[in-house]
Amino acid sequence: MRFEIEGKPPYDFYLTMEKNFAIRRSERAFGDTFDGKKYFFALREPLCEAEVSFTGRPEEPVFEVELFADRLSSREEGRVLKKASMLLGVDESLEQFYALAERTELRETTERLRGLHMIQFNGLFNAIVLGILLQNAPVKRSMEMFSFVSERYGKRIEHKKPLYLPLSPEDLQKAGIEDLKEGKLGYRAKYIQGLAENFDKTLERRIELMSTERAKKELMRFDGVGNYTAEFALFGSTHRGKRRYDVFPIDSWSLGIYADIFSIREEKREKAKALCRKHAEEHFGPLMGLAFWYVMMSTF
DNA sequence: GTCCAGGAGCCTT
DNA sequence: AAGGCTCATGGA
Repeated sequence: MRFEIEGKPPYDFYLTMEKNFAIRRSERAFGDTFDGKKYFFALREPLCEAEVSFTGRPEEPVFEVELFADRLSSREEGRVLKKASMLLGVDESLEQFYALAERTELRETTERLRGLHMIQFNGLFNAIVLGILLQNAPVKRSMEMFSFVSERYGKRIEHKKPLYLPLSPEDLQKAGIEDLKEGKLGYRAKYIQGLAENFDKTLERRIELMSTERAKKELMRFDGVGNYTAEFALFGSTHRGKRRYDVFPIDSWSLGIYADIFSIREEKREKAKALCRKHAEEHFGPLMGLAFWYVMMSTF
C-alpha cells in the first residue's frame, strides 16, 4: 500500500537523512535506516515495515510512504502513517525557531542547515536505552553497545535492509547482567536490566500525555536515568501529538560546540553546562531543544 | 602509565 | 548548592 503525505516547508529530506545518520556513526542494528534514497523503519504495533521516499521539494515537501504487512485495517494504516509523520517531523514548523536563531550567532548555522529536521527515536524505551549507553563513553563505543543489545535481544525483520523492531522491555528482561556485560556495557548493564524490569507497559503512553517537567521526573525514577538521559529520551519523544523541544540535553560533546558558537567561556564542565542551558532558555525558550540539535548537527 | 568519552549517584562540606 | 569519588571500558 502506498500513501502520500504533505509536509510543512521547509523540509530538506536528504539533508535531514544525511545529518541524522551521520551522527550515528558505526551503527549496525537500529530500528530504522537510510539507503541514500529511502528511509526504512519497522513497527511492532501494528507489525509492519515502511519505506519513505521524498517526491517533493524542500519548499513543497511531499513524502511517499509504502507499507509492508500481512494485513492492516485502515485504522492501523492511519496509525503507521501518523508514526511516520512523527518520526520524520513532517508537520513541524521550524520558522519560529529560525526567527529566534536569526538574531543570534546561530544564524549562519540555521541558514546553512535550512530544512533540517530531527529524526525521532523509534519508541521511548529505545531512546532511554540509547541514552544510558551514551553515558560516559565515546559515541562509537555507545553505538557498538547498542548494536550488541539489538542483535542479541532484539528482533530482526527480513526486509530489503537490515532492520530491527524497536526494543521492548520484554526483549531485555531475559538478559542477565553478566550476559549484557559481554557487550562491554560495564556498569550500564545493571541500569539496562533495571529499566527493562521496571518499564511498565503503559508508561510510554502515560509519558506522552504528561508535561515535560512531569515526564522528566517520572523517567528519573529509574536508576541510571539522570537529567541528561531523561531529557535526551524526551527530546525524541512526543507530547500530545507534538514533539518536545523544551529540553536541552547538552553533553560533553555539544557543550564545546555550543560554548564556542556563543562565546561562553567557563573551564568547569558542570558550570559551563549550566551557563549554556541558561543561555538557551533565554534565547530559545521552549524551542531550546532545536538549538541543541542544530548546534550538534553543525559539526557534520 | 594517564586521561577522558554525548553521566549518574552518593557522600562531604 | 557545590565539589569529590566511583562506576567499566577502550582508544589516544
